[in-house]
Amino acid sequence: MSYKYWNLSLFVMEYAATIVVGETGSGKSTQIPQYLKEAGWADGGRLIGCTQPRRLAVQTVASRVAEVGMKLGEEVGYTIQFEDQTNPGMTMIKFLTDGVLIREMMEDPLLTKYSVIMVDEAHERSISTDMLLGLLKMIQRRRPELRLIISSATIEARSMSTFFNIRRKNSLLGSSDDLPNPEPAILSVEGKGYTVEIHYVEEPVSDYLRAAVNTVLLIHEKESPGDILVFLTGQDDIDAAVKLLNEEIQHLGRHYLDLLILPLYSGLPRGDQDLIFAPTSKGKRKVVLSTNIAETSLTLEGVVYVVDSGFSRQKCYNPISDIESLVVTPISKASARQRAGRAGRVRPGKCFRLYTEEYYLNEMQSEGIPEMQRSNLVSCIIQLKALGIDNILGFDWPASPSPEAMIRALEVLFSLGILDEDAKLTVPIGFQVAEIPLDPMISKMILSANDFGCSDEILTIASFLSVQAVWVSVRGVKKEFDEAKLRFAAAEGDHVTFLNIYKGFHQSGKSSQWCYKNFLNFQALKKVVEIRGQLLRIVKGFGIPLKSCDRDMQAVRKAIIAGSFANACHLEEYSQNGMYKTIRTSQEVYIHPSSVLFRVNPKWVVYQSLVSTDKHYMRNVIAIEPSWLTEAAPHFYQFRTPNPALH
DNA sequence: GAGCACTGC
Repeated sequence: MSYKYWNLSLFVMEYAATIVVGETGSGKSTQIPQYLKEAGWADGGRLIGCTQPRRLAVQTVASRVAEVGMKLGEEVGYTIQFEDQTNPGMTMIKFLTDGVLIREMMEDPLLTKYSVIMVDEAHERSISTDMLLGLLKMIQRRRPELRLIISSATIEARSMSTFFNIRRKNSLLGSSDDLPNPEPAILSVEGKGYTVEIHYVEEPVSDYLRAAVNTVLLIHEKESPGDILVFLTGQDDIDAAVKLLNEEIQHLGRHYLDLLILPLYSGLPRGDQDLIFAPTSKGKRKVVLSTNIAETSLTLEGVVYVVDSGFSRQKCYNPISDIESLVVTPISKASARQRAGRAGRVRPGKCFRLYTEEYYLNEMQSEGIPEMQRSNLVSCIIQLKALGIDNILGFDWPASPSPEAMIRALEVLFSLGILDEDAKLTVPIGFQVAEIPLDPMISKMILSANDFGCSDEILTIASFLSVQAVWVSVRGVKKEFDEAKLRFAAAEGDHVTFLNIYKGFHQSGKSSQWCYKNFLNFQALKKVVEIRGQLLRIVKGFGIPLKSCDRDMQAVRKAIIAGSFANACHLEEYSQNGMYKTIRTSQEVYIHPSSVLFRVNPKWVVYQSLVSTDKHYMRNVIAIEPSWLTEAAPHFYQFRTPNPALH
């Protein structure tokens, strides 16, 4: 084991919080927990916890630690949703996602089993990481013996340090001799990446797609062997660039046929993603055109050149309209450095930025906006409420969301009957919703299913709503794909269509062949089954029996409305293009082309979520009767300005 | 009329 961290245990002994700054890949996440174990932090049955933002990272880091003499599932273990590889009483080092650790707080609010918790990749500032940081700071006030290690790739560590500085003027903690220093320590560790030479464009480019294609061709012409990774913003960008590149290759001839062009984004079917990880055959050069997925979630070996467009798609939230949208946004310097670092994993590399050095130095933001400040907060707030944190506005957030966003979330939870007038969780609905690991609207739908005698159906629907990419679209067979979809399509809408798919999948004996034939994503359907199992265990715990309504789809739709009544829309009669308006805010919306109700355009619909790009598209849509709205949510619809469309 | 950055419980 490396002694790079020889002084870490001294820091952890002495300071309440230690901030470790070092690039990803410096071995922090594997070495620090082992070092803490040797220093005795797991003695006496205590746990050393280490959180990661992603499931895959939890699994890989845990197995890497297991390689050096500890058994996975015994001394070292991990917990992610659907999988617990720990052994209580035996496990000393536990890796887990930050979301799982927050869930553990519901059972054990002070996380008493842990002596040290390391939060890895804190610079990513995901909602759950930020929530966890706020909660850990709070726990430390009650449990000063708990030690924290915050691991970050950027020097934003300084603001982390301010956040964790818990020195107070009139400390009530008594003598400070046996207590840790409340001011965080900062420790820097060297990354083990190779140097990456940065190149900028001389003049700003007007068309980054064209510029990216030209840069790839130039690299192939002038530079030594090594794969190329290009960062673009989304699937359409990537598909367009693949097409452009292939056209150029045809024109340019022989030498360029050595280029192997591959797209990469999360929606890609499994088999296509595997191609990307296959080693490049001799004499070939791989060119991977990717979304942000290759920035953090996936690591490609063999990349020596990175082409950075300087843009990514980012979530952005408007609390007034309560709409989240995806907007192409300039990336931050931290992101640009992370992208460049992807070129230096196997040997020194080069990064070609499609923006000027002047722009990088003077205009690019140094850090991105934390996700917490770009999101709808309903899930986050219900979890804090369940942990007994009542003063949401006064919570000590690492990055405080706007008061408007917090108030909007409180309003939504109130309208669903999850919070009462004093903004306390209702009994039992509110507490039950908090326990279900889904969007509160979907959780509310599950609980209401009991009233309509259709819990069986609703559990299936809720599970489908939690997986993306139920369908696999294969290029070139659009007709067959559309026909397959029609076989399951239900006149009521997408939710009922999911029931038909689930039934078919079940009858096929959960066959992957059957999925393949029907253009369905086998991995996704397996996940549906898994989620459904977890949900069933939870609702049984509430005393809700599994009950089917057989073919009464009206009951199913009423249960859906009990959660999503706020998403009701009405077709604009005189619109020729399928325009709907939301009842609540008269927002212009359209049925998403992936919906079975696309082009069907029923008069009244309720949608599950909005995908907002250039237009607002409703995803997962169901046809309803307007009278069901007032029935389901009189408080929401009755006292509003009379809407002539309703009568 | 025509589309989905990325995670997670």
